[in-house]
Amino acid sequence: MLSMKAKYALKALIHMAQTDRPMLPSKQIAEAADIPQKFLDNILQELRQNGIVDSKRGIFGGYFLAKDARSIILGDIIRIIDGPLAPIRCASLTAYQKCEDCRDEAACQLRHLMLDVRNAMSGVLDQRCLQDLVTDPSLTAA
Amino acid sequence: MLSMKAKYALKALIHMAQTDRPMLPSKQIAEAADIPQKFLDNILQELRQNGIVDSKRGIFGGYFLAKDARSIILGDIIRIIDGPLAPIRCASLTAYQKCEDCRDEAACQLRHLMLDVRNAMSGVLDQRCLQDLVTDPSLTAA
DNA sequence: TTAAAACATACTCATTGAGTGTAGATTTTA
DNA sequence: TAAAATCTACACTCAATGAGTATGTTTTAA
Repeated sequence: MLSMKAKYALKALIHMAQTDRPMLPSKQIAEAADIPQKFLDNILQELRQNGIVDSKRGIFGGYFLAKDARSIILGDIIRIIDGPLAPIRCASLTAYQKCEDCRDEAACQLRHLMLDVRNAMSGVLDQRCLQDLVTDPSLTAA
Repeated sequence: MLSMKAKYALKALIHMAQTDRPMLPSKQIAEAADIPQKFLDNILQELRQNGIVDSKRGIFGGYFLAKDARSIILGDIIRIIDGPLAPIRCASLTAYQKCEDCRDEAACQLRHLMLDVRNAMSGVLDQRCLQDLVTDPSLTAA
């Protein structure tokens, strides 16, 4: 399940990618995207610490995308906020971890299955960038 | 993320599908698959109530698959234990629910994206049955 | 110097996850 | 018919997570 936090992060980033303004204060983003402001502050902090957005302090400060919306990968946003895509850690490429109780990982059918699920998810989320959520009107058409 | 509960459910069902015995007491399943027994009892209850397994009481009782391993769909097992596959309810086919804050669902890029993710997951999980986890030695090869 | 913004830390509070415990019901066989 | 082994139901614990809030500090430009 996608957390509210990740959902808000994506909504906020979409809004930021859509605006023509050079930067937006979190308050404006919160109002426009219908997100509790203080919670959004936390989220924007995390995104900033991970190089997705950048900020300028002081009056007339605010947040802006740290790089082009074409190089912001949707899978990465979700990983930053919610952690690995894979349904189980032993099937994660970016955050692999062995199962406590696993006897023979190579033979584990569950792991194989979940690797397939992970790859299917990655196929969608790591092939799309933030810009795709702004311009492309019918993602499902392709 | 797959819960421990769902992982245990799958491990238990794989074990049941692999045995040649007509039925197995939960204690044996728990030992063989390394699952806390009382927790497994809860899980088997849920699976029974959803027609995946059936049980016989008394001495020499136990649990057995309620239908052929070929007609037990992996996606359904996960839905029973962990709920819908979709990362967000508005993108679920089996448990659809509108977002509180959604203005125009048809235009919501987030929903489109998550529908694609859901379909990708379903493509793996709803196309495979319990039997696939028993016999097929290399799921990823295909 | 002051208003508006980002930034940091810590806190609440309900829900979920991961189990355990106890008691009771059912069935077979000795 | 009673013991033994099992299923079944319900309630309970206990820690972690999710979803925010609150308070205060620092920065910046007018």
